[in-house]
Amino acid sequence: MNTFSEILKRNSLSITDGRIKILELFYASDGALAHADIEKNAGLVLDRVTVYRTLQTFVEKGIIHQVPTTDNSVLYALCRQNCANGHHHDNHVHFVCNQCQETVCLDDVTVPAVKLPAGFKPIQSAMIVTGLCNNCK
Amino acid sequence: MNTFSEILKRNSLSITDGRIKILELFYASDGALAHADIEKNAGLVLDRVTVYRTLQTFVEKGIIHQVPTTDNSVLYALCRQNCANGHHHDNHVHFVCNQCQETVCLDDVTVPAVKLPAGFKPIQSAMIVTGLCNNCK
DNA sequence: GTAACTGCAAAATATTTGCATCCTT
DNA sequence: AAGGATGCAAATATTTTGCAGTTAC
Repeated sequence: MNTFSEILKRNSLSITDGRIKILELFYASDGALAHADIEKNAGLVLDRVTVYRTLQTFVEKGIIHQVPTTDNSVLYALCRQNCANGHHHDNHVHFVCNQCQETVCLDDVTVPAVKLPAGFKPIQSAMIVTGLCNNCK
Repeated sequence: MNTFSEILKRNSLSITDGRIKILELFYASDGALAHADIEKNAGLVLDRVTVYRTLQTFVEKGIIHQVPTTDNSVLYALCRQNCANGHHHDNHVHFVCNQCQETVCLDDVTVPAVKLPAGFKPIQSAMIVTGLCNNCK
């Protein structure tokens, strides 16, 4: 019983080759992945529709989260913190490199609080920083 | 010569009914608009394709900017600051209301700086706060 | 054995492109 | 008049849904 199986088991999901494969991809990447990335790398094993459904399931279970983006792309990344059943404590900064286009989760950098105008009640914050990453600099 | 015409003229764009209409919609809304919102409100006057092309043109000219979102939707909002030709200084916080789903640009709230890990060079930052807005509270 | 998962087909949506026509300058 | 802007048709891309067959437990 390896780590990936444990993750699935912990979330009451059946252990299947496809899900293991997708988890592998996320753990192999230190950044965020788009649907297309996953399909490209797991496409031999998995149907496109299954990729959609698996990502959705993983988001619901809190295994991955959707990463905010400044363009309109949809990215997913592992929840490293204790996120459970759709309740994400995904309050770290995401960094997008202008050079290599990678999106990295800066798990150790928390989103700072801001003072909002009167009447606005904040519940959650997300932050995206673009620039040059440690590889491209 | 009204304001909208001036905006178009300043950006060397032809003054057309469709563009005026779309500018009107943005100025009438204090929040961000999705392609669907615009099409719904300008659909009698404008073809869907024209809406796509106009939004793209406006982004290139720096009249509007794409608003970052935590889900996968694509939103646009006016650049209130001096953005020119695709170079946006869009450094204010965006607020998304969980209740009414409106996205508001908090022009007066600037995105705070964060300390990044060694090797990361920030160029621009975006921030999205979700919660309850001043109307829904 | 049963419920969960997957693949395939197809529907529904969203976005882009080409081209002929019309409008702004 | 000329170049830009628009509408329409159609191509392409993306995401969702239904259902039947398969697999995990």
